Amino acid sequence: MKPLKVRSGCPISSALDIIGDKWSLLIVRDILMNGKNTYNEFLKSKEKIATNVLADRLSMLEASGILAKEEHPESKAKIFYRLTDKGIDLLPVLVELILWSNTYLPIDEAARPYGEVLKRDKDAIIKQLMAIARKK
Amino acid sequence: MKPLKVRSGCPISSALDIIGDKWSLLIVRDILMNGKNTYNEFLKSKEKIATNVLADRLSMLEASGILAKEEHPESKAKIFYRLTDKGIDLLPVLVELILWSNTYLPIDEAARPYGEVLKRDKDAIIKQLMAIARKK
DNA sequence: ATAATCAACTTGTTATTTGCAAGTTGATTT
DNA sequence: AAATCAACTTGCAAATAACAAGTTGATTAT
Repeated sequence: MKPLKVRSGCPISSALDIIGDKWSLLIVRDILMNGKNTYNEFLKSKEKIATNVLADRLSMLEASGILAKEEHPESKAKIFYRLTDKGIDLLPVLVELILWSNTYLPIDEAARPYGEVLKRDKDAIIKQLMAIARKK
Repeated sequence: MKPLKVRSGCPISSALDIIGDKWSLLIVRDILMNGKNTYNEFLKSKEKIATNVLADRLSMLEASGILAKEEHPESKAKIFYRLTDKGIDLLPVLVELILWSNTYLPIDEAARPYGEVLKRDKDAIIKQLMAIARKK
């Protein structure tokens, strides 16, 4: 597989080397905030990721320790993708992206109230979502 | 120019449509945290962005209202790239990326202490850096 | 038990984006 | 007036993404 090129020792640059693309954080979002855990569930998301790109991102995220494959509790045909702590700890990044979008972008109106709630209670909600993610 | 494809109304997805690549946030970083403001200064960064990609990202970031071109105070040959409020408000995203990298990635040792300080005093430091950014 | 379907991929092909080298144009310095 | 600088643009090969189709090992339906 590809050897993940590190461009510099800068923490921001190094983070972007791993999750700096249009798809990786959407997979993390789907697991963390949308209760998805399988290949087909990820495929069904509104953004319509291509199958080969999904397969590639899943293996990249696994290789970098953000998620891990497990056997699915309900079927041997399925694979259960679970976030590691490293993956769960990306939640604050997602939250800041949501807050920024809520302020500056023309997002779904239905999504706005959640952003407002987040704005008021950021730390508590992050804590809560992380606790839920770790239990599952 | 290209018409910025919006994949869905999800706030995370919409944010990634704009800044979800390996370079855009590094330009924001350079302005916000490294005191850079010109094309050549961005080119000199450790990550070695290609000239055509830099030109493309600058025009994308300008088109999406994250930065604005101004005349340079010292020379008519230079262009002064300044972050808008929309750009400055990406700082919390950068900060969370730094914190995540500090915990999980093998970054420059010299950068670690700053991450530790950030961890303790996140909100205050963000406020301070934003104030500085707005003054300039 | 056999066929059809499902889940997770892989493969091939085309379109788009990136990386790299070189060239252009309008200041500015020598 | 010539060389240099700053901000780009252009051309081209290489890498990545999008799209369509095919493969393989479960599972479900007949």
